[in-house]
Amino acid sequence: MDVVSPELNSHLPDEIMDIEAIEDVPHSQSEPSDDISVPMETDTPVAAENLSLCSSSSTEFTQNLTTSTTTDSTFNSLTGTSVSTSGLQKLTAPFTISPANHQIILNKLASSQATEAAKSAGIQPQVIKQEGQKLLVTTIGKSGQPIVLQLPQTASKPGISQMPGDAKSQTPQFKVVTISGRSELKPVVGSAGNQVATLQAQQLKTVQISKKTPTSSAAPIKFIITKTVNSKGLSPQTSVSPVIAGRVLTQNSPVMPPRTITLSEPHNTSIQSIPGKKIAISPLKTPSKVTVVSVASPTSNSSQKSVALPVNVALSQQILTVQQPASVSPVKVATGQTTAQNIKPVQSVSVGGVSGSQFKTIIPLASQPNVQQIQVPGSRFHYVRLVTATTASSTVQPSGASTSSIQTAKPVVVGAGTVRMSVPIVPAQTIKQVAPKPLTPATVVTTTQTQQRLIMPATPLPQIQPNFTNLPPGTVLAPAPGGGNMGYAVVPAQYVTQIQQPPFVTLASSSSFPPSAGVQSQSRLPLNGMTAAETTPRPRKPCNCTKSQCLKLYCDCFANGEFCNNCNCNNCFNNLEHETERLKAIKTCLDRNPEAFKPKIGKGKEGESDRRHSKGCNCKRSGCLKNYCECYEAKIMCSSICKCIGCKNFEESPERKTLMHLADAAEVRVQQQTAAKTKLSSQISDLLTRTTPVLTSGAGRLPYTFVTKEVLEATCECLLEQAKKAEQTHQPQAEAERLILEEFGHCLMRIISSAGKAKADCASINC
DNA sequence: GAGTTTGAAACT
DNA sequence: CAGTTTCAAACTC
Repeated sequence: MDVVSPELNSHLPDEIMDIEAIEDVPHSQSEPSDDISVPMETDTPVAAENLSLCSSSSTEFTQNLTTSTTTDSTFNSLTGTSVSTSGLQKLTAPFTISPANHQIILNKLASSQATEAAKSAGIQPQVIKQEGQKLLVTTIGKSGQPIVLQLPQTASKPGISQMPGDAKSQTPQFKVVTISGRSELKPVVGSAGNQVATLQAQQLKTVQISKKTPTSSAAPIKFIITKTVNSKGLSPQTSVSPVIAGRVLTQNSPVMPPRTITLSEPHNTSIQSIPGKKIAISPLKTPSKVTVVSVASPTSNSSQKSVALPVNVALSQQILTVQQPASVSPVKVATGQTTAQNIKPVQSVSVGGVSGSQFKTIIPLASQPNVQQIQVPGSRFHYVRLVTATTASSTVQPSGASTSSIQTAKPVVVGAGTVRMSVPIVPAQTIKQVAPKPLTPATVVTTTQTQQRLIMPATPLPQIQPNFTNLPPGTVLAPAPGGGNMGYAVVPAQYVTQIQQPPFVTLASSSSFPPSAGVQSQSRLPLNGMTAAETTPRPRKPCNCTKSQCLKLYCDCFANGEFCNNCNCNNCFNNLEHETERLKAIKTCLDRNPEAFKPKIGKGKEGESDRRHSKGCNCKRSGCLKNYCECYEAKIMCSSICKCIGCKNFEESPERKTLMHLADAAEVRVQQQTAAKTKLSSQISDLLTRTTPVLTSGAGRLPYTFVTKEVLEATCECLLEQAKKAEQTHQPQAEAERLILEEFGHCLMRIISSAGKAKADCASINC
């Protein structure tokens, strides 16, 4: 999935440039296996991966980010400036790219978080100059919504190392960062003139992050790309895939306050390459960062080439953070639309979809720090959370430019505060699409916090395809075009709502749901290899934990990366109110077992198509034919890795077959009963409808008391009379039956008529 | 619904 | 790594 906050889009600098060394990231290591530990919100050293934002399917969705040439000398980094998303938003912001984290940081004021980070990482930050270069970031999701950061097309880029062969072309140069492995993306090129052009594959360049000068950015907004998803076999050094759908941000207003976008290399020395489907994202430490996390595209051995971009997956990092001063936010986004005018601070969110503009949503910022949880179906941590942060205020930097920008026809103030997006990472599983449930009408999200935090499911996003289009105004969750995955998950603010597993996305306003009572729904992560039917979302049972505080794997909710909701647990800490403890617990679990949050049921060995338990069971008494057994529970048979005793859960097991037959029979019986009930009910309803149309349409039903004993007797006499008559006339049996039935029909009609008449009379009398 | 059984998770 | 304890779900009555 592509997670880009609307604000982020708007703020994207035109010039993101020379991101040197992205390819070069020394740390990155590709993992052979598909399944690798999935970093969650923790700082698991997932580290370096290729950062490919591209999601699988081709997307036509593009946002233009046209960069103006504005550069901030103060920042050694590339300077990006005004950025408009889909032409709706304008943003001017200098950006810097720091190699430290492979992060793109839009930073207005501040300097140096990225820089410092880079320093801390032992890397000397380097300012990237980007003129004439463009950064193309492809996004997650099947459809893959690439984000293109367009640099000024000016050819010369001092101080930038270019790939061989890059320099020659005058065509715009693009730096592509791909998070996912799909290659189906369509190249899109944003031209400086706000025009979107198709990006030719040849034009794509590998994104490099220069390690030169640290970029000090005053801008509070940082756009950090920390996660990468590698498709299987994707090596960091792989080049950009030729075809990439791009999202181009066009720069509209030169007046916009400067923002800094920094791509920094991961601080972590130990970097692991994440095989495609998996993205590790760690929680943000600093509020003022925006992290873009893409969900790994489904499996892919895809030929798509992506630039290897090591990503810092520090535990404390937050995935997506857009920080802006609430009240004084210097950065304002002007949308192309003219309808709206002064608006209280809002967040605009563009949903990646067909066209960014169409889905763009402006979200009023609310002031309350309420948080609600969103849980996305199909993902381990399927929650999108927006949490208000407190630190953003310090970064406020008044700028005249921003003020002017407000004057724009449809100014959109990017969130007052920081938006953090945390994406727990789980290995992408088999792709199952879950139809999202439309948001409840009551869901309203408004926030005005200085800082917002968004936690997005990072994992099998491809599996998730919530219907975000139904989101209420102010909420943006855009599925990628082409049936893609969630394109964006930008939710205003303080709300964290969990999307119910069955494709439901619920966003509740803070007013409706007090923070303490955040609405949470639970979903279950589809098992690997399971068919769509098997993975059909089903509501998970509420837990009953009493001693674990729901912060241990004993708790199914916690183990599934979900918040407890409507559970029966006591002293539950598995909620936003205890975020710190929860994160700590997650870290602890991961420390103990890096794969603790991975699905236990995955593919078997190479070549094996059957699912199997990753660790195998250890059953001793159940014969692996009860739900105590995790294999049996998952409806899979035990495998060679199981250490069970007296296992009867194997293919040829008679007990198992018997059990299966019994289960099947029971299921069939239930289905039949259900069907019978349904049919009967339908028939009764239909009968009543047809036979008593007048009565039912009126104030009441036909008084069945009319079918009295006398009436029945009279009817029977009539029928007998018909029978006698037929007999006397020597009618054939068939004819006799016909006459009898005909008479029965007449009787019924008379009864009904009489009843209706009586009812009408009664009604008239009562009146 | 209470009590028992079970096996994973956690702990030593 | 093995043994033990803890825990919550599954199961039985």
